[in-house]
Amino acid sequence: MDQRRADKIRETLEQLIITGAFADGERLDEIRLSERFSVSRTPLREAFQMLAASGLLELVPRRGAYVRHPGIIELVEMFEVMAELEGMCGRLAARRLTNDGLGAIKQAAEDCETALGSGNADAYYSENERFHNLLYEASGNSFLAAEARKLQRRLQPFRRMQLRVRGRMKQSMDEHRTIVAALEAGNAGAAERALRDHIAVQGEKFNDLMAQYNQSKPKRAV
Amino acid sequence: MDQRRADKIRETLEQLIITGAFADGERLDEIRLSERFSVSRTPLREAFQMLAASGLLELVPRRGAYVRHPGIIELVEMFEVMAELEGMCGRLAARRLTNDGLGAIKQAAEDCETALGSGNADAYYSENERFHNLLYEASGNSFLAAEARKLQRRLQPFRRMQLRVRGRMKQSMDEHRTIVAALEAGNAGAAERALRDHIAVQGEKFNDLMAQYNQSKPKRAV
DNA sequence: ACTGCGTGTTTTGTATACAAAAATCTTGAC
DNA sequence: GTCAAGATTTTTGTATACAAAACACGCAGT
Repeated sequence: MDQRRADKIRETLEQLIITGAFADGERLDEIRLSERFSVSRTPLREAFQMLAASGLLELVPRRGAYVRHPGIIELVEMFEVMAELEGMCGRLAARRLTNDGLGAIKQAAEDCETALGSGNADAYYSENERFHNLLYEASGNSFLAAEARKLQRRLQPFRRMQLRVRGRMKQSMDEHRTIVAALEAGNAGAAERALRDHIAVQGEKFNDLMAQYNQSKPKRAV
Repeated sequence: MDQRRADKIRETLEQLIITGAFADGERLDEIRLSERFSVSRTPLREAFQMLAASGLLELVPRRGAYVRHPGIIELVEMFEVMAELEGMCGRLAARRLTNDGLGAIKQAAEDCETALGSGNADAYYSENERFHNLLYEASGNSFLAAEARKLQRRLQPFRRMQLRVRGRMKQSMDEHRTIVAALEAGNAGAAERALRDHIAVQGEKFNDLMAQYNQSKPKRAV
């Protein structure tokens, strides 16, 4: 089952949905899209399936595929779960972390600082992602790491957005230091709390951000 | 996109995989299966996609679909995450639970007791599932509830299996009482701990069970 | 004018046909 | 007898053809 084209289409559509090129609730026309991508409906529909599985589309039988942007409530819920997962990663990592693993995480944290110093938000974001991914792996639980990555990926655009909040980058960096210190000390409870708060604050900041930004967002028809 | 047939096939295949009718690592032949279900390859492939998304199949490009039974390590990892999710549900539920919600949960717990009294393991299992599902909902976080249900569903056959352990049903019931008491008292910490342990012990018991049972399980070729 | 029904169109779901890649088998050289 | 290269067969991925369900529009009746 070669997802060569289907997978490429999935990625493209994913970006289009995430970046908001498709509005919430919009119906995706199979024929028009297949013409746009110069493929038949078959790989396109496979892409639909995958996107639906990750929650970006809703497939209504005999009706079509509808873009499904998470509402503010769902987003807060997702951040809440993300905070828990990251906290769990921290707790486990504090107990299971090897010297090499800790070294890699410290390195990633330093790279974050460098990016922060240069004021490059994109670089900071990418290093930050690496920092967190290393942490997921350090939990020693591959399933947990995979789930965390999956959710992180879905929250990606919103995390990114909230880095724009004034002073958030610096605050985030401070939190990283707390996290690293807890990991280094092998303090599971402290690592868990630090990480949970680190994410939870993102959810809250995001909530604030949306409150002012998102005044007139049209809700999709069900 | 009418998954009428595709969805039916997915369910059937899901059961066949879960019950072990297909061995781990076995390659599923599209043509043979489509003949067996009297459908074309198209809906069958859609079913494959869905099963791959939930981790029951692995789709190797240009190679085919391979059954993917979780190994013992992955199962323990999944139980570990399940414990965390359920604990989180308990923590949130203890704070957010309404009187009606609490009543429903207490009722479900009682139904569990009834089933336990009658010695009917299947009934106990089904009531137990209801108890837990109510708890997920009571967390007030729909996304969390959905994730919990998804993982519960995937662990279902293994949870069921471990209920066969001697005295486990009674012990499980005692734990339910502790959980309900914590919820009733609105004690978030106690509810979280009780639920996390409730699931964690399942993972451990399961581990024991497998250690003796699973001596000569053939590992699939990668 | 509004509602209910029927026809025609659009669109989804499924089957089949076709292309290309992988697997298998055959044949020949050493 | 073994191994390798080429031909043949399977099998996957994609395109297209077809069936049926949903939708839209118009028309008749009240």
